[in-house]
Amino acid sequence: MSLRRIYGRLLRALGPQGWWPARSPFEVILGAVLTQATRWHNAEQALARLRREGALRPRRLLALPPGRLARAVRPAGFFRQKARRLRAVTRWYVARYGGRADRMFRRPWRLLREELLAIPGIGPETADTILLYAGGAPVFVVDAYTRRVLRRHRLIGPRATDEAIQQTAMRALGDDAARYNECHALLVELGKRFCHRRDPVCGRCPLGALPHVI
DNA sequence: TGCCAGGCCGGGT
DNA sequence: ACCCGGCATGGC
Repeated sequence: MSLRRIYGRLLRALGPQGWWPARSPFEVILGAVLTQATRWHNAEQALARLRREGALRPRRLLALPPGRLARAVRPAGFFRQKARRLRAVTRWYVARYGGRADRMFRRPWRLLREELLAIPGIGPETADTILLYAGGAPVFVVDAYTRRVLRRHRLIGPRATDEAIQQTAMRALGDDAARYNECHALLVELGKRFCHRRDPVCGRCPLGALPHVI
């Protein structure tokens, strides 16, 4: 089954996800860091505490004393690292683009990707998430769920690199940011609900319960 | 009760 | 070019 077909089935089975769950581009940036290797539920708690600190705006976040920022993001786990990472990406956002998404996304996304990857704590997935979900850039996001689902359905080989997976997905889906957005969101939703790490078979999976390699 | 979650980094082969 | 341990909380 092609990714295009998987996408169609998921859309029908799960409905449009309407991602990213955030009120502003800056919130997407914060959420992308906070959810690194962490359940969204935990990241959300951290975001709620940042909101109470008034730190959902770039300059307000930078004005927060480091210890206080770390305490606020504690529910997201890895909180000392994540506090530093949030500070780093926010410093960049303010210094380079005045903390404004409209200025940031006036630049070509390939350039932005390089800039993001140069920030400590921002790797490929976090960068691509920001580009796609904060700026609507046509980049497909590869994450743990994407790898697992595509691998279990044999759309990629066991040794495929994330770059290769990304190319494969983008070729299969065409140059369409809205579709990358929905497709990735659907894969995550599918993964969360039906396709966990140690499941030998996808039970009740909308794509069909097929035996797969773990 | 362990096990795991929408990664990234630094140090080791 | 990989592989690994560290980072940490909260839910099932």
